[in-house]
Amino acid sequence: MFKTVKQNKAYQDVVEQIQEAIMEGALKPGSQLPAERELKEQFGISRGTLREALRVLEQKGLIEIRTGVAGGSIIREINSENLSENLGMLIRNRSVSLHDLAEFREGMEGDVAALAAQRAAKGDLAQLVELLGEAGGHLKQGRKGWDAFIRTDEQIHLELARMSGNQLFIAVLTSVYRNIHTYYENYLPWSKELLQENFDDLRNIVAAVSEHDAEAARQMALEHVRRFNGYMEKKQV
Amino acid sequence: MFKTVKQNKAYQDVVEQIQEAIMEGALKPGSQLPAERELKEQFGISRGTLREALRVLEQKGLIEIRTGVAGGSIIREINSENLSENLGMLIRNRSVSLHDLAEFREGMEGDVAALAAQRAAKGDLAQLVELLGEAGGHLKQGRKGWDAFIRTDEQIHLELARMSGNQLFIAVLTSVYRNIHTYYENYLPWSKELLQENFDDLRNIVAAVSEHDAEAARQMALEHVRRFNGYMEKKQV
Amino acid sequence: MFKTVKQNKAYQDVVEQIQEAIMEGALKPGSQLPAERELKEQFGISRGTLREALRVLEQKGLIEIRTGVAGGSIIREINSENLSENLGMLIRNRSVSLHDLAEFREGMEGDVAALAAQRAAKGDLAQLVELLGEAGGHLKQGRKGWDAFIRTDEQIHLELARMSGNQLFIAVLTSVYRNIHTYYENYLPWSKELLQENFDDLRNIVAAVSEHDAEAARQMALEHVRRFNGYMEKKQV
Amino acid sequence: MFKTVKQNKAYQDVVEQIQEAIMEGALKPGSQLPAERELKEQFGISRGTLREALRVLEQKGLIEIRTGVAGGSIIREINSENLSENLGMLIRNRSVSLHDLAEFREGMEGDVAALAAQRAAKGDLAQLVELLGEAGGHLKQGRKGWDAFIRTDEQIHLELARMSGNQLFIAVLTSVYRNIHTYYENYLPWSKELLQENFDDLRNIVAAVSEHDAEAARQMALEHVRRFNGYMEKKQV
DNA sequence: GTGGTCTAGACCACA
DNA sequence: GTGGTCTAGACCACG
Repeated sequence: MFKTVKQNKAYQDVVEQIQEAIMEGALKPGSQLPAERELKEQFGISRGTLREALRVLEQKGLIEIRTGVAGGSIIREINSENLSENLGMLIRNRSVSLHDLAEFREGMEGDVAALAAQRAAKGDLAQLVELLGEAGGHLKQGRKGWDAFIRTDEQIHLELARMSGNQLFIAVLTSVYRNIHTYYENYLPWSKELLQENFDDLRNIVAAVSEHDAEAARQMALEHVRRFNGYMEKKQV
Repeated sequence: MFKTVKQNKAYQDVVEQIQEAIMEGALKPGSQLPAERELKEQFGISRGTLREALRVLEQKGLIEIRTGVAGGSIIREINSENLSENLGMLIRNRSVSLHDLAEFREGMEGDVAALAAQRAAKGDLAQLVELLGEAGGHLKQGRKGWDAFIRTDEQIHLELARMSGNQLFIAVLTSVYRNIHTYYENYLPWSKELLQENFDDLRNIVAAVSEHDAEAARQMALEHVRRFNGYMEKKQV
Repeated sequence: MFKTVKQNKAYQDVVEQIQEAIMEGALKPGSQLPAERELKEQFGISRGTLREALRVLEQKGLIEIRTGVAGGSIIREINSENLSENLGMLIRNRSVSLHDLAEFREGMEGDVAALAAQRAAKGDLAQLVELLGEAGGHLKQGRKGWDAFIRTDEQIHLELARMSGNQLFIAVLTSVYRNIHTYYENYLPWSKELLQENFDDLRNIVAAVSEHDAEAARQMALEHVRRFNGYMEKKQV
Repeated sequence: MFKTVKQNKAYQDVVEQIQEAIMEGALKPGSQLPAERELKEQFGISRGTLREALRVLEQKGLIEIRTGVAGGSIIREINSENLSENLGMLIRNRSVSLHDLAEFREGMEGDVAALAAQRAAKGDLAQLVELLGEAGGHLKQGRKGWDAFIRTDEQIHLELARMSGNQLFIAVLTSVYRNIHTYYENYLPWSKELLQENFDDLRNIVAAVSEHDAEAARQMALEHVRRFNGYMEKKQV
């Protein structure tokens, strides 16, 4: 199945061969690569080199290396985790400021809410309402429920992204949330009023989505994000 | 009650430590990591394990490994290459469809154009106009200028992103363009009329940006993207 | 700049999680851990690894593993048995000589006797007197009562430690006695006079404790121990 | 060398055989046990069972398991680490209170100081004086030197224990110090005056030890410890 | 190339 | 049904 590797950049060659085999569908997700000791024979390389290649593939999210009897290198379903991680690195690197992040989010949230409103299925809506209920419960617990509320808040936003059905929005927003979190926790002066306001916004967005009113949902989401960004920038000064 | 145990592999630990050092700025781009033989001492691991870690970092785009007398592991500027690569894999894998990509672009282009209109400096505008001139030139060359026109078209869009001043938009849009290219080339029934229409759109957008009319720019950009997406989807059927 | 990598073994992680749960009181003594087949699910590990973890916990004295249908891992009361065992290994390993042991005992016995004198309750004193009576009885039986006498002697000392109310003294002295025994049996030239002298010492110590005379008790105990140590060292030469 | 295991508690049997071999000196510290795959043959058990046995021995501090080509199960020098861990558990569990610990220390420190005074060699004294100098230096640095001072303080006490030449005192005191630390750091209201007082005490003790005045050293140490215990108990209320 | 780590699934003995 | 034991095979790490 695989060709013997010629010369320089041996591990790169191995990576490319396996990657190509996966991309072309010759290796299906869930199936297994041969054991390391056999692969190294097929490629005509040493085990160390092979392991470097497998590491790179693992890092790319193409394979998962498991130990044990049913272990080995298993082809993974391609997903957007890596995309999120890369975006996260860009954000954390401060080449992306909080302001950039907020500005970016403004545009996205509106689009996502609008798409969610257009495509919401009944099951999705039920899920949204349940999350909203949870959030309300956390809010009533007072200060000790704040953390849980913020987490549920985030879940609602991600659920909206999921409802948009667009993998790209999901991946990018997930990454944005994962990284905006630290800013919120450090910079935002959380207060009961703020959380309540936040909760009201969420309720409005969910209502608009339930009625499949895309433009209303977009507008609600946009205002919601814009108001929060305003709070954060004020605080940061 | 108990958490699932995550098998901490030695090389992973090394990756995280170096990555963290880079992210926190303890290691600046351009600077060099200590030699492998010293690093392995600092981490208390073997050379093989260290090399696996360095490969992963290289794959992540965080370092560049050079051979030779002045060689070693050099810290790289963080860039969006990896983001593009991941996006490319998702697209090739059909996890992200053309429709997803187009939908995503619709939202983003409008935002970017609006921001560019708000923030355009004189130098930026001159650059835009120059690019527009180039595009016009290519268009007049007839069929043999088409390729050059499409490239210039893309450059104009990226210049708008650059003018927005938002690193996140720049990184994400760059990745999107790098990958949407293949679709355009393969699926779109390029014709003289189409290119002319495209050129007119660009001129309108640049005009709106020049007048700092954010909403007009947004609207122009949105329509432009939407129309093209329409052509592509029709063709795809 | 970088830390040495600690290879985190899966079983260690499990040990720490369970130990922490016990220490924090989340798992109360007497309660039961879930069955192995369920625990392995919770931790996401194999049964073999889990069993290694349970063995370590058993060895630490934190759990007791029972077989059978109502069996399983039962949380134990934390006690000082292990402390004694470890101290015992140190002593047996000859890194602690008889002389070291004797010297150590000199300091401790005085302190313990003084504390016992200060804190003796009536019930405690009655117990002491009863033990003293037993010892006297054994002494009268002649040679065949010697062994029993020595055992009762030790019990009196441990009772004094118990009366001090200090768990640390109890644990350490228990361990010392458990391990000094071998020396006494092998090296000391037991004789009727020696036992009688020993008995008189005990009577004096008990008397001082009964009168709550801490300093007298300390002095008596110190002399008692010191004289015996003298005999032993003479013999050893 | 080892016998085949019969039936019941296979792993226990293995533990005992190896432990006995170590205790009797048949296996010297630093030497290596055969590889797992060979040991399992010798004992006639499976690898899993053998590993359970090795885990127990590792937990007991009798062997150290290393990975890699020169790896395997290596016989360890018996030390007091385990003793410290056990003591720590008893303390965290409140089986041994701070008061117990302090009371225990009172008795021991006096004895240790007296023994150190009797046996101090010139090299030992030089070492003591050097540590004292360090402590003085840390003290002059003000608040930022406090931590270093406390650590040096502890080192001086342990040096005294080492000078006593009694392994038992060394082991027990080391364990006590390792665990009393947390109390000092959390409960004691450190202040400049307190540290100065502490430093003066240390100077007096070292002076007495230098003059080989055992009783003075004992008295100084006792007062030193007692005063500190007083502060801590007052604070705790 | 050696040796430790971890896994999955199986059978046995016992309370 | 629960712990006790076994098997075989794969990765992980070292020098």
